[in-house]
Amino acid sequence: MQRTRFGDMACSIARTLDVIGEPWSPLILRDVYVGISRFEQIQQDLGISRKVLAERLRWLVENGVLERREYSSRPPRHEYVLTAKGTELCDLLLVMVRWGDRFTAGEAGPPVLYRHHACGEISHVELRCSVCDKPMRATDIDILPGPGIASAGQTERAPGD
Amino acid sequence: MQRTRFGDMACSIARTLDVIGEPWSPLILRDVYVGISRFEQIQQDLGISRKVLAERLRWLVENGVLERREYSSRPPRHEYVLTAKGTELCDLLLVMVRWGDRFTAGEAGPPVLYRHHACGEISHVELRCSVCDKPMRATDIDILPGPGIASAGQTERAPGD
DNA sequence: CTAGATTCGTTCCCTGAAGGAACTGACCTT
DNA sequence: AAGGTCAGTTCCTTCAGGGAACGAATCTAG
Repeated sequence: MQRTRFGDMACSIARTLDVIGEPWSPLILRDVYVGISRFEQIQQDLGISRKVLAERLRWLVENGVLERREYSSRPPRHEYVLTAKGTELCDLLLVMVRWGDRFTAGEAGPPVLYRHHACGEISHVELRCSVCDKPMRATDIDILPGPGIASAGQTERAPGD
Repeated sequence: MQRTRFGDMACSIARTLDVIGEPWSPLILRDVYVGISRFEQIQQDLGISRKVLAERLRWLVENGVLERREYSSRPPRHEYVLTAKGTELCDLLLVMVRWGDRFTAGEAGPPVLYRHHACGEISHVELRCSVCDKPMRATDIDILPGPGIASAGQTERAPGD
């Protein structure tokens, strides 16, 4: 975790980073998303320190991204599953994949392909405007102050959610 | 920078994180995107350590996300501007904003609003399939192995790009 | 011409986060 | 009872981040 807290800034980027901006967190999210959901599995898949993995999982559960679920009580066994909030966060992973595929994959090509259920084709994500459905990229928008502009430090984080 | 290098993993998420996954990097990108482009300006806007800011800027330039441009030579003054690669990376910021607005903004509402040039409306980004234009979320896809699946450690990073 | 002011960093020290390995504890299998 | 599996916790060392001071190059005021 970085020393400077991002969660109190009046910026949705900073507040998102506060939740999944720490090293390893997005990769943990990816693992849970693709079905690697148990502590031991994640640790081996990523090669992450067990200490850091335990910290990250606890933080993601506290922030409502993951849920710690007991799938066996007699030998007490747990798995981590995505909440609705966490599933929405996976959108971010898809956009990371797209950028990484384009600019870091090299000649070998993308390591993973995505087939869209609706059309059955191998494809990738594009950003569209929620109002007019046309492409909406960073260069296509004006930035205006919003209602929460002055609320730095006022948004409470409920540890249970 | 995290100690474990992500750049050599056969995963586009990890390789994207290698470029902008370090603490502060996405916020630096945001600042440059909104026009806060000089060292001093960024440092004051974010409250980041000058040492870390210098490291991050150097890394982003090495990786072709930013360009260090001299805008005055007599007093030697520099600014950082987005490359095409860096501009595409800003897509990621828009998706972060969307998630942060929905799940961390609270009652105060989003701190910033986005007006789409094409339609003139306040809106936000949605993820669509590049083939069929229908919504494409994390739950709408199957994951298949791609050509670069076995290329861990083989992708060269050219420091000049 | 010396004294600030501005911009863009670099150097220093201190704290704290990450890596890695060993350890714990609950339960199951043989 | 001996060993295996799972899910962490504890400990130590190293390295990255925070913060402040310093440096260099150039303009501006007096």
